[in-house]
Amino acid sequence: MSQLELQNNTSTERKTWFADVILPVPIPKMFTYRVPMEFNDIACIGARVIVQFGHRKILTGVIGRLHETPPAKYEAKYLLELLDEEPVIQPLQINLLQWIADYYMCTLGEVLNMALPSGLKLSSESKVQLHPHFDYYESELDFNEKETAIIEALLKDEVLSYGDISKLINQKTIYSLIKSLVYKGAVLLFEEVKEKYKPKKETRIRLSQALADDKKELESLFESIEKKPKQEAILLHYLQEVPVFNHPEKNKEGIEKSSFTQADLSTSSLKTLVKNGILEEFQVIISRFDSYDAALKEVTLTDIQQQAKDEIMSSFQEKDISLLHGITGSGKTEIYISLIQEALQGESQVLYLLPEIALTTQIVSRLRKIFGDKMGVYHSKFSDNERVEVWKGVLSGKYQFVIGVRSAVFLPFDNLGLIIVDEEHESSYKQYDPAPRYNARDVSFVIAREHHAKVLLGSATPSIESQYHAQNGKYGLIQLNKRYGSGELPDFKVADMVRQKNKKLLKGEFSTELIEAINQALSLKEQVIVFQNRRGYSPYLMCQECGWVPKCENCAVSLTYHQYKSELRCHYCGYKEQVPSACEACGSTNMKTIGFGTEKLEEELSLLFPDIKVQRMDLDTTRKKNSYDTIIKDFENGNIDILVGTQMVSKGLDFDNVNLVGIFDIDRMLHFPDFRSYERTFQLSTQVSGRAGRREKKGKVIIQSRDTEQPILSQIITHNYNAFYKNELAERSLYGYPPFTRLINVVIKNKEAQLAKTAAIKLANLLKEQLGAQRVLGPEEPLISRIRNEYLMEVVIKLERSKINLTKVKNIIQEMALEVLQEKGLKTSRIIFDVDPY
DNA sequence: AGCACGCCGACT
DNA sequence: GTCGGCGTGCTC
Repeated sequence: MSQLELQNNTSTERKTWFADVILPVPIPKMFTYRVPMEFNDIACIGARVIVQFGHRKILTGVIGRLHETPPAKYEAKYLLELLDEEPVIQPLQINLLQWIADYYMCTLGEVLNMALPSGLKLSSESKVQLHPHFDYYESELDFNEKETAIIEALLKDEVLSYGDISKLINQKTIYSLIKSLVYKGAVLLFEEVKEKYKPKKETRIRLSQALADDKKELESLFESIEKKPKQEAILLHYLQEVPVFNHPEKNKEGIEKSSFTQADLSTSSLKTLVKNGILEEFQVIISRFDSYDAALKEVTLTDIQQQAKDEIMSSFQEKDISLLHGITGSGKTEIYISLIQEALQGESQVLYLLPEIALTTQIVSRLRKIFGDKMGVYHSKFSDNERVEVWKGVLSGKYQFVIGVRSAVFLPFDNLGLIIVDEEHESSYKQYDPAPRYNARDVSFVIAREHHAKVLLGSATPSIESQYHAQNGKYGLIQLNKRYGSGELPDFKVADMVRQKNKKLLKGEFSTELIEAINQALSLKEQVIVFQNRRGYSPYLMCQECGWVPKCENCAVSLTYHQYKSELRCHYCGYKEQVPSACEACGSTNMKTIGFGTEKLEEELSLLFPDIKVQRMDLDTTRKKNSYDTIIKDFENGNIDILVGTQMVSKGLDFDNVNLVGIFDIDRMLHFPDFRSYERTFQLSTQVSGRAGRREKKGKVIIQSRDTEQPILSQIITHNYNAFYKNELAERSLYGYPPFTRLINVVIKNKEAQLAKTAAIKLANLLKEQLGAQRVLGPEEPLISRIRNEYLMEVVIKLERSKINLTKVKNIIQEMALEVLQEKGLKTSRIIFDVDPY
């Protein structure tokens, strides 16, 4: 190095950088670390780092801010490691994460935790190993029994985790024990940090390049190898796949190693050829996803669709959000496709959100044909590694277009032009547990604002709030009232269950109307869908003698009876137990199942129609990765005659041979104690009804109800969204519910019922003082007052939409919660916020 | 959220 | 004594 350079390097004033790091901990702030000199030039916002946090924890975080201000009150630790030279999350996204944390009243760490696919997070675990300079057999130190046990285990296994040791000596707290071993110089503590994401690799084989480049060499090789037929066969197989003689440049890529075994060629001869340097083995990183042709086809829109599209485009001229209200089967998807193509041609990215149950193979493969490899799919049934690949594909620009579920809003886009939120009204866009309790639909508005992108909401049954905003001109509104092709609305019939019961016409819980309709459909070789939004066999078991009902031991709910596994299960905490043979209260064996779940319907239908195939589709039958597709395929192929299911059967599926849909128990949905129960019933009923009669034939829907006169039934039957909307809006206005107010649910949890109650009362009083009593409801015991052995109390905050400084109000609420938690004895409570609950 | 530390009761 | 339970405070 020359004198000058040396001087430059030493005399240049190097700045000391500090990184504010977002860590996946529920503490509402970033943590400041010092950037080591060697990372000064490469540390960037959005890169992952490894840091020491607390005494014995190592965490991965993301740099949220870089600055030069040393913290005043403490000495910042150094970053241990910089994992990325390029951001894994876009700097723009840091703002989004912060917005979500603020709006949904949780911590940045919780948001980050949700946003990053777990494959990009690193796990770390404290491990113990023997000190390299320690020799147990030579040591003169005294070790007690437990210490000896640990040392001997380490001599055998070399590395043990805390959990291993705890199990080994059967003791929960082992820290002091380890500390003494460290002090004695017997063991070392270290942190093992594992990168979870592993690229998928493929082993390939090629000819050594020297041979490929030299025809003569290659020819003489063949001559020399003639006596070894197995090796010769391998070489011939290779030359068959790769024409090295004429195209030596093609040798570089080689062929898959597995192709040799598939062709039944000898593995050991292959090994020999590699060993002798004739062939070479090498590895390449490959995608976990199959590759597809990007056969960008033009979709042809009908005049009506084209008109709707034009309306959307012109509405986007003025408004950032538009609502496409198009009835089921009106061909919204084609409009989406056309809009997506246009956005992609304009070089901007597109995000297409669908609720979990609507993101089916049907829709994905349809879009795949059009968008090919440009399209990424982000789904919860994907593995961690696959999700990381989609994430990286968005970063690298490979995926310009992503179709995904709720969590896809966190993907690292940097240039979105369009976000489509299909089935906008779906409650599954709202995450309920754990934090962040965000609504992907509403988050997409914020993303769009940052990217100057447009949002298109789509629904056949828009949520009351979206329709309201559209009617008020806050969003654009585009109506699509015609069914695609010649499809017509189905015929509806309401079966009067009370009358039927009195006349003893019911078969089980099936009305004659439904039974007859099923019979008729079956005789025409048509398929049937029966909808019941309750999984399991029956919601509970009851002793016929004394009325005893088996309850969950951790939650205040009755246990659902699941017949096929013969167990009672809690749908809240997952607790399971064997079905009791006798009543635990009175000893009677006369236990009866009460109520109907999909499982019981499946059984009853099988009994009523013994010769036909009944299949159930719910959470329990679709847990495995492909089971959902299998059921759908079976149904499409006609191997299933009656499909019984929960709301899973209501979405995104087109079956040509279904003309009858039965809604088994609409009252249960309607009387759910929640201000959205009518809305949800209208939406679900309309959606399932849409499964009936898609082509030439007029479909038929039979709704079983005990109250045939309720007005909502006629709104469903006549498809009268506007009547329903007007009615519902009036109710919401009267009782002060959204869209006229914003709600924040505050849940107070404590292992002790009394403490939960005290804390809740205290908090409610403070809030009433601060916000005005009329804005605070409760505290009340929620419907389910105990979950996982924690007692719950609920306070609801209602805020009118105008003249309220939301940020300020939320700050006050946080402060009051903190105040309650500072009180002696109440510290054990946990306070959870659910903003805009669904 | 973890995790350590300190204080207290229970048990070999 | 020591173990484990619980309450409390802290994490750059």
